[in-house]
Amino acid sequence: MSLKLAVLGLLDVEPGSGYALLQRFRTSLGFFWQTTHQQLYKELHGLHEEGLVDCETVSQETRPDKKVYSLNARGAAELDALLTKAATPTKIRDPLLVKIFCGRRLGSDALRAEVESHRRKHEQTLALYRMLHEQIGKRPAAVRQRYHHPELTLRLGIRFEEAWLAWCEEIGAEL
Amino acid sequence: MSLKLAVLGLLDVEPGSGYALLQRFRTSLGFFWQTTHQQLYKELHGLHEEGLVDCETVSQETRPDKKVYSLNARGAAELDALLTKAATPTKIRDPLLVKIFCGRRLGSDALRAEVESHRRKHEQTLALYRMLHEQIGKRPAAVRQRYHHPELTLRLGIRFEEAWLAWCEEIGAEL
DNA sequence: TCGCGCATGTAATCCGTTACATGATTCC
DNA sequence: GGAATCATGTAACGGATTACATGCGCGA
Repeated sequence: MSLKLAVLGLLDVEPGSGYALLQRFRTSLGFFWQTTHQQLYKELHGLHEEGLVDCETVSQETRPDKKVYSLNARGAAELDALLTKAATPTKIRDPLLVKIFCGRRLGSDALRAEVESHRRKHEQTLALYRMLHEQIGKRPAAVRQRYHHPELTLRLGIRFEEAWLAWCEEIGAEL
Repeated sequence: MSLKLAVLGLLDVEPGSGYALLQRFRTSLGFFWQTTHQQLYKELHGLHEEGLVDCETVSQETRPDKKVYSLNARGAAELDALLTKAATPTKIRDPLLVKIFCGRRLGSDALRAEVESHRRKHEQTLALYRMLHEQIGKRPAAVRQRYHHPELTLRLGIRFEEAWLAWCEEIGAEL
């Protein structure tokens, strides 16, 4: 259900083609949710069939035709309905935890190496998030206002990556 | 793939029926991964068909018959193979983030209420994890040694819940 | 000429969730 | 009498992943 919400939410901000939506997704919601172009296109077909979005085919000269989707009144109502339904917290669901949990059989060296590799990835992600966060901070207040909600999610992302990093360092030293 | 790893890992520690495995799962790996009895039973059937686990039907007098599964040599080899393959980090994937991201339409009051409700749940989860962690700390060193890997995962759980809590408090105050 | 970006899709498979189903025993 | 525990499953559906597929234009 969250992908549906995500797509409606993106269209609420601005109409766009599947391709364009995917670009926006990757650099925003995509940090915390994931999808592929296949799934996105399917979702858009579904939303169109349900009558929640309008679709207009736009011919382009030097580029392939594109289908520009936009939120209509029914879609906006559906978005509001989805936003009203309470979300339940989910589990971490990171395969690394399952591995470590079952890691008795694996030697300390192998575990340490894997933890170190994760540490590096989380370090990179943290750097990226911090950079994005700084960039938002530099914008004029009016623009910042528009990015307020995304910025809130980014802050959780930062806290999580910090938690990952600290944990990787702690247990890497211990293994 | 992680459920397969989880089941093999649980059987590596001790054989058991699907029902027994589910109990153990719920109070250990289940904090970070989730499953249902349906999925577990299906996985066990699959593993048995693949020849990775042995299965013995045990009749009981006052209880229904049960099937006790145990890891065999091929299963142990498969477990080692899975443990060797690198795990890639995953996204947070919590629906609350998608909601907040798209939350412009929802009023501050509704958002604040939802964040507060999540805060309470994470508070409870944190309390539970801390209690479990303390209990492990009280055990004699020999026992603690056996729970070392699970304990490492629990520590990440604690850090995550702390991050959630701090974030909920921060943005709750701001909304 | 090779690869990248634009733009869209089908198909197969797997994983996860929800609903439905049974039936004995034990405890309140 | 009713609920919880033990113990196992089938079926339907939906969401996610992976592979396969097409075709033009542009820059190195």
